[in-house]
Amino acid sequence: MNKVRVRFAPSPTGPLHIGGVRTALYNYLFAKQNGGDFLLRIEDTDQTRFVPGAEEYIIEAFQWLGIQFDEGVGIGGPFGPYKQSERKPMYKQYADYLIENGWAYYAFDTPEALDAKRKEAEAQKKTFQYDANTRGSLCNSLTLSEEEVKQRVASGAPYVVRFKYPADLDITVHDLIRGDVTINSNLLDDKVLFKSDGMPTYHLANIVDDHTMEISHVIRGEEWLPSAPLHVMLYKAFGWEAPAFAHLPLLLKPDGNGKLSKRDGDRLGFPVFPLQWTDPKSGDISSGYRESGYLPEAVINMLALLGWNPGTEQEIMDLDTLVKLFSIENISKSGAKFNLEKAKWFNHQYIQMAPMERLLPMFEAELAKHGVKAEPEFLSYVAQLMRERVHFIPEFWEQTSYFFVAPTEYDPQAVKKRWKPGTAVHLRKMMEIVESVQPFSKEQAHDLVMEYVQGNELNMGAIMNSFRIALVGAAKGPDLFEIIYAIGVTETARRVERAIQTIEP
RNA sequence: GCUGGAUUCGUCUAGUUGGCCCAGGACGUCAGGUUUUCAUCCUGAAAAUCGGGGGUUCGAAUCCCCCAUCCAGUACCA
Repeated sequence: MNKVRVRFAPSPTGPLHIGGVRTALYNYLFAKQNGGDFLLRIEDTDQTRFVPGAEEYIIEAFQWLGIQFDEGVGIGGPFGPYKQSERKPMYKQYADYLIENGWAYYAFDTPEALDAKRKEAEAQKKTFQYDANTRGSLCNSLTLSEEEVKQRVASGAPYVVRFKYPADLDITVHDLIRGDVTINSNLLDDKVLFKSDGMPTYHLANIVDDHTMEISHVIRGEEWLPSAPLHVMLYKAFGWEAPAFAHLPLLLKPDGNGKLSKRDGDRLGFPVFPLQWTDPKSGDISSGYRESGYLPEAVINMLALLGWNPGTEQEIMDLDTLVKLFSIENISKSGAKFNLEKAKWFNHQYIQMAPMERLLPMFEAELAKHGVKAEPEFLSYVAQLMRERVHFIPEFWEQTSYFFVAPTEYDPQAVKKRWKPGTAVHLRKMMEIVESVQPFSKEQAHDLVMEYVQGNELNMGAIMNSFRIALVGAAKGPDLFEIIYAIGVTETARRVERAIQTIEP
């Protein structure tokens, strides 16, 4: 059996969509599981759609995700170049080969002429197709004399090369996920393989590259299934052995129907792209998983399970585990809707599992965004205490700001509910007790304060929450004495006074 | 329209040789518990007549047929 070689082949037309990331992930898992190679090829045959920065974005995204390519753009390798625009000179000979062997023909019809045909057909509620039925009445090397064709080509007249399907042929694509898919060639149209600008289309370039790069398995999105018959015919025409195909189900939008799109993310509050992306033309910013505070492992785990499962009830799997457990047979056939809540859960899981030394720099960066610089030891203490509450990295600030900055506002709801008349008196007393514990001890302070609360028959919930409101600004947070210990008794006293002055002057 | 693909709890899914499935797990939801509060955490519950209708069979989510719905493709885009 040939070596497993798979590829991820995006076009640099914008940021990498999360569905594309999943496709790449499945390719990667399959390659690694089989000791094969995983390559990155950039399919930039459409120069009009090229977006600057997109290629760099793709490479950076996979770096962040920890998915490594063995060969390809940005890495190199024995089958380069890996960018189709740089392979341009080699495609024409393949188109010529097809023409010489009767598998393709020159077509001179102008885009306008074809457009008119389509409109005409549409008016009759039909679809115009360039196929065995119509190619005999159009302007191409099948209808023009050999002399005329030669002349046109020699004179530099624009032309495209179209594939010539044999008539009435049942073409079967064997798909690893869906089984055999068969379609009759009469229903297919003569796809353009080579464009008038001298570039191949996806179909030609893809087949030529997959073959010359010795790709063994083509794992790609379901949107390619309809053109798979063309691809198998192309392999046949060239006399090449076709790779195995697997067409992945699509990623759907969380509400309603249809493919997940860029707009859905912004609308529903979750990223559709791995990294934040600024559109070079409009300046529009699309959020990214990285910037939204997702851990790459969580994104990978979540994505892996969107359309695949290990066949067991295991859900938390790192990349290495996924490599071991992945199997194409367990990929589902229908599209999967993205689920934000589950994504959140995954991220929470991974934040709890991550080693502290990974989390710390991220937490530190969050603080920096708010102009706070903490001592490493203090940060570490707070992180240890608070990390179980964090679902996304930016939440770290929301959950812990009061460890670093005294509250300036007090949640009115909490105050209304907990702060009773006379609270100030008791808080000052309790503060005295806390200050009397020298040196400070969480346990001792706790016991003495409790003694006071019980001795005076105070409402525990009310008084302790008032204390909390003074320190935190709201009715939330970890154990009160942990907070006192962290911010210090002096700061605690200052906050208590300030709260009293503000709430009960 | 045409062609292809898909169809199990709200969501992701298990179920692949028909019986152990009056359908299992996870997320979410709800109810309890833990906690001075919030979050976490723990326990439990509700939640799919397996898209619909016909068959085949002692027995079907699993096999056959028809229908419906959704998605994709239908470019000199990938």
